[in-house]
Amino acid sequence: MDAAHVLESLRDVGLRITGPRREVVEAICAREMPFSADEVYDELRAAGSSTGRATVFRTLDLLVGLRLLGRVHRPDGSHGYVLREPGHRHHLVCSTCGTVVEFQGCNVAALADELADRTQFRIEGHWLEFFGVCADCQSRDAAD
Amino acid sequence: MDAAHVLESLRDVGLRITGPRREVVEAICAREMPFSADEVYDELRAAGSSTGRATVFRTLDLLVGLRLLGRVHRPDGSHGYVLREPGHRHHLVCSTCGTVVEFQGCNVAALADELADRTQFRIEGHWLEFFGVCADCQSRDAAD
DNA sequence: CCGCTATTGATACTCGGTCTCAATAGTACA
DNA sequence: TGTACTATTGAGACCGAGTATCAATAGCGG
Ligand SMILES: [Mn+2]
Ligand SMILES: [Mn+2]
Ligand SMILES: [Zn+2]
Ligand SMILES: [Zn+2]
Repeated sequence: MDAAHVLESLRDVGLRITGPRREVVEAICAREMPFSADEVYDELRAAGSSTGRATVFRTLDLLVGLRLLGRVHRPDGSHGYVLREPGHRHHLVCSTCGTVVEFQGCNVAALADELADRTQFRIEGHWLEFFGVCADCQSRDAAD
Repeated sequence: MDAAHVLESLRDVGLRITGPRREVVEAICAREMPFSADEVYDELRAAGSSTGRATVFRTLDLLVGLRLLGRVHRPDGSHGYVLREPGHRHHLVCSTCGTVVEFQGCNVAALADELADRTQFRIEGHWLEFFGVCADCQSRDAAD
């Protein structure tokens, strides 16, 4: 994804575009795999930046709030951040290597309606994630 | 749920039925809401037990492995444990009070097939969770 | 260019969970 | 009813992820 576009979205909401935010956004836009806040922090520090750890967490939080960033839940209970395309999307995650594929078109609306009816909950959202083994990891496994 | 039945499941898999495990199982079977490991630990210690914190975590892990316990992912990123009925089930969670309703009958198989086809992943499972506001919390909100 | 205030980095802290290791206690078996 | 074998235990140090505080700084509107 495009770092400039992400920064624009920050400005649109009235947030300031600062050096540290720019660095964080550029670092995460270069990533393909789910990442942790500390991975981003360590990468920046290794490159000589003086951006603080708290700022990395704060910036990631902002992007999650703006729906530009999402979280994947790993089977072991840990979380990773992933860039998101706009719109309502979900993720398919490789449990072996962590590769993420985004997809659209979950068909759970009917299920949500039925549940709301039955339980009297006001349903405000859902979380859907598939996990499995990607093609690469399948052939790698077969090779052993 | 019945503590004795849960302990039986442990024995069935060849695990020993020990005092600490019995205490943990009894504590969680008495709960209605999602709970954390430390809540269970604190409750046991307050009641005079000498069960260790690591043992609480270890026992919960076993039960998750046996599918007797599940995890709910809260929007803020934290997790809670919940008792599960047997079979393939999901959760609807109240974001206000934490109440959990279990349900069956998610209809995502077709979606999974289509995804597997398109991405060449071997899909091994999915995670589906709804969140919203339960009836009680809705009326409580309306009262303000 | 100035001033206001959002944002910052350092630091200390919490929370959930893991690892190690010597001591203990279930259980199978005689 | 022992006894021996080994799974399990509690303590305590440790880790990763995230938050709270606060004085210093740097965007940005004017
Ligand atoms: Mn989660
Ligand atoms: Mn399902
Ligand atoms: Zn993979
Ligand atoms: Zn509620």
